[in-house]
Amino acid sequence: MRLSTKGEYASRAMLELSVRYAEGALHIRDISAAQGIPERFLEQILLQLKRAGYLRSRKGPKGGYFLAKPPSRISVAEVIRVMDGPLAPIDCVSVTAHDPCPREPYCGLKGLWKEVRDAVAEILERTTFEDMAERSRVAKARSVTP
Amino acid sequence: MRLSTKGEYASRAMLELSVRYAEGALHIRDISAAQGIPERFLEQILLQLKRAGYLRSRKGPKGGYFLAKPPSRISVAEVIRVMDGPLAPIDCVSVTAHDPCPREPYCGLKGLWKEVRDAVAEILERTTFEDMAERSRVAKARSVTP
DNA sequence: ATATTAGTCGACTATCTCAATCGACTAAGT
DNA sequence: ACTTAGTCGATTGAGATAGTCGACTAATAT
Ligand code: FES
Ligand code: FES
Repeated sequence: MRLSTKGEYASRAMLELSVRYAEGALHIRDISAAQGIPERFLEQILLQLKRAGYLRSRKGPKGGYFLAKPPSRISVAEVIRVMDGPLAPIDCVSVTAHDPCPREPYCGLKGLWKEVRDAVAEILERTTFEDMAERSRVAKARSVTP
Repeated sequence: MRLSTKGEYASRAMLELSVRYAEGALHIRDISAAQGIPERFLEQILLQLKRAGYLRSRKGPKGGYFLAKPPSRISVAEVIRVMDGPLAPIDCVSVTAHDPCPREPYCGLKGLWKEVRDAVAEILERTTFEDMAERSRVAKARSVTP
């Protein structure tokens, strides 16, 4: 039930872009430095998020990446689905990539996997990057004035 | 957020052993056939579950595997932890294998991962193999008399 | 006793996924 | 034109996954 490094990096990058949404475009290098993500790896993550429609970019000097829509309209679930695929623990209970298993009629476990999927999806779908950015600002403020 | 095949097979095998708990020891071959799991692969899964204390076995004719304790006292969470490790999406929020990440103080995401971990753990910890066996019996009965 | 049955153990392998790296290219500013 | 910075495809190394295999050991039935 583990989140991939890619999924984690993508979330962190999106968070950085959300916290500094007002600044406009950020370079890969800045995001990489701020979040401690290998630059060359981050490059391909951002590209993937761009292709999926969550980011836009500008080339050349003063270029960089920025969110395609406000942080309040992007859920963490969407980003994780782009990087790691379906949230479901197994495919027979996936909403986005449903694929029935052979012995479904007798299977006592399906309901359980569905509960897990629904619980995870509910949390990640209701949480937007605006929420995360806000929590991040609060955490930072608290760490500055203890 | 995917469950490994090993985790899935282990759950299915434990379910089979729970549904037929009264029958005493079951051969690897029977469990394998009933649940459609490669025999030689199942062998090593059952051994792992035995080493972890959830199964016991008897050799020779009339031998086989059986639960070390009643199905009501084994949660799905325990079995998955044996096969796949911690339930947490990332280590900094794992209870069983906690490992702090470097930038914890500023991290806005930690709380979210913790919510996910807690939700998953709550479901899998409260669900026992007795519950699963019961659901399985109900499902079977329903499929016989529609 | 001994043949048969069935779990035990360690090692082995093929395939895949993950996490990353690289080089060459293209577009945007100055 | 020159520099900066994103784009794209390919490749790689390590490690995990999903299995297989052969030889061994213990229990039972005859
Ligand atoms: S796990 Fe898919 S139906 Fe049982
Ligand atoms: S993910 Fe561990 S502290 Fe942010």
